[in-house]
Amino acid sequence: MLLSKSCVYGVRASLYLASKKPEDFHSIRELSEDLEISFHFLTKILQQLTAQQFMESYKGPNGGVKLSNKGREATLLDIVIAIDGPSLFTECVLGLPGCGLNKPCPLHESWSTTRTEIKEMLKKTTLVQMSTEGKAKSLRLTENGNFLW
Amino acid sequence: MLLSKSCVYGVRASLYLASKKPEDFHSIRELSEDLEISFHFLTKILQQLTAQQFMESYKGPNGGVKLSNKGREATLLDIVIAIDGPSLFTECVLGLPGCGLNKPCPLHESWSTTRTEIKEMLKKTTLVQMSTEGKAKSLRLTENGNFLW
DNA sequence: TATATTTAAGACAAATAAGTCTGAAATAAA
DNA sequence: TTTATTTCAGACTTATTTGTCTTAAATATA
Repeated sequence: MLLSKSCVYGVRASLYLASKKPEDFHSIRELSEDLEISFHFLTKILQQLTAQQFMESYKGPNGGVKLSNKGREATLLDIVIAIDGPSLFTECVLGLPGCGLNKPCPLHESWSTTRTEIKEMLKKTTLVQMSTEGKAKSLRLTENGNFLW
Repeated sequence: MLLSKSCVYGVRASLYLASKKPEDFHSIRELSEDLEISFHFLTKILQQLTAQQFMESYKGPNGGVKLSNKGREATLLDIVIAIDGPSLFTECVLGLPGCGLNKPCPLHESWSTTRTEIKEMLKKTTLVQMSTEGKAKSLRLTENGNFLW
């Protein structure tokens, strides 16, 4: 599995919010229902993104979460690293701690290339750009595909 | 994490055996010590590879495991799929079951391309070719880097 | 002020992955 | 035949990830 479930949920929630008006808070309950993600689990994940200033939250009636400016300019790569950490892009694919240029593992070169491609793919567009495209092409963000941006 | 630990251990053990004479059995104890992998855990993983005919095993004194002909011609991709299954190369990166050409997720296209590259990287060379290169360039196959093919 | 709504924090439980251990079966050699 | 060595099979434990629940804190509104 490339990304953890937490990470995938975080990404989907980020894209969801990116498609909404920047100033509007949306409750996590709304997100969890629209995106078909467990409310409490999603809450924990979004807390991480809030703590890292990708989102802002507001308590109380009509409260919720929204993307911060930082969040709106963030790329998927930023969100992935915020939740799963950078290890996918820094560590040896065979998990060998000392692997590096001076004593590489058999996959070192190939993997360096490939993971750069993964990285480029994830930072090609911002959340907002991606959600705009998602709206325009009515791309899927849920299992059942019913959700409309 | 791209590959599970089981998978990484299986790959490293496969490369180890690929560098040895085709007819010689090597005990799992030897592999586990040279590769610094828990003996019992490695045993379970190699049993999977044996069950899928990538390896042959022999019980008793001087017994052990060796690559089968199928194993010697296998690529890393074969080993990865044998242990982790094909999901990395078949499933939506956002884990959306219905994701596909008719209703793709926002990452569908990019991910299709990228995972093809991962796949190509893993099937570029056979285990034996890779181990030959490993010997020639004295590449790393262990944490401490002490192991000599 | 009292109540309802929302996120924050953290304990708890379930599921999965990773790792350990024991005994059985096969085999070679004394 | 007995013993030592090895893989095989599967139970078991531990660690990590995933998911659930409860209570507290903040806030709007009646």
